[in-house]
Amino acid sequence: MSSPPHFPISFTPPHTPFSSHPLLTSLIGEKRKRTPPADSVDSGDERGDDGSNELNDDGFVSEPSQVSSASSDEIQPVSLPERSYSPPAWLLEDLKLASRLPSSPSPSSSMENVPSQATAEEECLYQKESWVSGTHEDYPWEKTVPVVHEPPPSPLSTPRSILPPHNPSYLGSHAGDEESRQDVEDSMDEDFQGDTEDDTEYVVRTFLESVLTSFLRQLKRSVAQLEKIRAERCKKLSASDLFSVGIKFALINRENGKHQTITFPDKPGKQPVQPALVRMSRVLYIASVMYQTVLEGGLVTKRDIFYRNVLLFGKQRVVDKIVDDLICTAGLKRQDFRVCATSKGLIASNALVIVLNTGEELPLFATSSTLIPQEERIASIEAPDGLEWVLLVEKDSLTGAGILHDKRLGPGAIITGKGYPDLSTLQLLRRLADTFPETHIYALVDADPHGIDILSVYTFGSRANAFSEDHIGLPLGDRLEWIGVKATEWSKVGRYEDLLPLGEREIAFATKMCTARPDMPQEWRRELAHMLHVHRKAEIQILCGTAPNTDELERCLSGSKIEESPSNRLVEYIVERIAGHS
DNA sequence: TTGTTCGGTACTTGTAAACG
DNA sequence: CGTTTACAAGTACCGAACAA
Repeated sequence: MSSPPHFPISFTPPHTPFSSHPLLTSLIGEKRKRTPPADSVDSGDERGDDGSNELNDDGFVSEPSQVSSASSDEIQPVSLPERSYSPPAWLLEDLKLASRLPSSPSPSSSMENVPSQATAEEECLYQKESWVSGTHEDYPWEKTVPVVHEPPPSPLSTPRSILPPHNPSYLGSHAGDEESRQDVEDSMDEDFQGDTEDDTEYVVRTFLESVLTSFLRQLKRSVAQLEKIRAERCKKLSASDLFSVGIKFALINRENGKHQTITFPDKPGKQPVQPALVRMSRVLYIASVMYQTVLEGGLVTKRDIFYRNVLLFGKQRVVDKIVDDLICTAGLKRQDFRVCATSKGLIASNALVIVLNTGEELPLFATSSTLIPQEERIASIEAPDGLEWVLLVEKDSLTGAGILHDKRLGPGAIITGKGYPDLSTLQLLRRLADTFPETHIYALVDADPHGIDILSVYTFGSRANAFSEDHIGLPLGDRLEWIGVKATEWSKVGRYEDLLPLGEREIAFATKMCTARPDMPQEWRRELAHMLHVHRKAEIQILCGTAPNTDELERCLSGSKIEESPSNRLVEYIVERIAGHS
């Protein structure tokens, strides 16, 4: 029960004794001399001076040699802006605790502070309350106790819009225990999600603060434990002593909803691709950047975060994953953390009026496309003359093809996510589907495996964000009607010589889709099988009756002379499909 | 042994800078 | 001036390494 936590390690003990490490000196030595009274920690600047800078220099930089060279002026993740802000009382208490050495930490409170007999619901509720209410003894991301989850839903089998609400971090999933579950949800409604924007901001701030202070708390405990061992044995600490303590974070993976634990130091003898110190530094760095952004009330993109420390992250994708996992762990939305992505999707319409929060109207045209704004920037969407159809296309080359000028079609809109759709595009589509329940939504994608896959993201949701709060309810499910391009209709709509050969990767991809997604609609499976059978694929451009990249295609897609073009089969195809469905 | 994580690679389109 | 390359922000799969 109280056996010491097992900590994996391949960790070279620092040259300086652990207890005289600069960071610890700052946390312990100085504080022994000067323990600030509670009211002196009121201002954020005070707190930053109290430890965050030291933490930054030592705790966030992996190379000891960088400790002295890293400028605390350059990186100050948790330094607070001038804007007045009062940290919650429990945080002040935490900081005070972190500034003192406890007399003797009880082993039971070291890492596994959740009662071992706790049910999943109790634990989840405990985890949530621990940092929201400030009554915590520990933080959820310090635990390794597995939380019972429902298996990740198959995106192809269950539209996310009809999935039960879930928050793997805080909501258990014991079937039949509705009461307990309801309690948790009620609790979330009250103090977790927040009734107002201020409440949400408070929760976000509290979450990020707790991540950062959790690091300090665990560090404090580890040091205390080592001090205790040394005092008891009256001798120097051995390497095994050092490895018996450590720091843990368990973030929820946005893809599968499971906890992934980062443990420092690494297990002895093991040399992981990324040392634990680097992985932990990344999490703390990103949490601190997000924290600063929330306090300043600004906005930050993942790309911004990446460029603040390219050496630490190496690749953009590293930042993407940690940001999304942190947000998933909090169970909130990306916009709550003031993290945004550059717009990618486009919209063209002759019917919609989109009013932004600023009061301005988003300029929309029938022949050219406009960047889709972030969901949080949209105040209202109206269609004064109605909205009969929305056409979702894989590529943006169709927005200027003159479809919206065709008199045979009523008022409509064309939307593209330019390949796999980003969050803003999915959110806009969901909003349109909800605002205009009678509107038909059609999809036109390439007749290749990736086209089918992109269709599945619109229809059933992104597998990569299966557990992301942002993506809940976004998939269109049955609302989306697939009008092409279909492999089985090649002979009707195009010429065989316009088909393109399937690449090896695409063949493997299609085969995998057929075998690994048993719940995929039969029609999709049939199309994939046909592609594999003839070893050919087709792009949307086949509807123009020309091979891609020809002059005629250019004219067709650019929208020029669209009225005169005798071979404007693309518009005819779409008009036929949409008019046929309506 | 099994499941997870990480790094590599590929896909979508448009833009900007570098280069011949 | 036209072409190439890198980058942007999403998405995906695969295999090796690692953890439980």
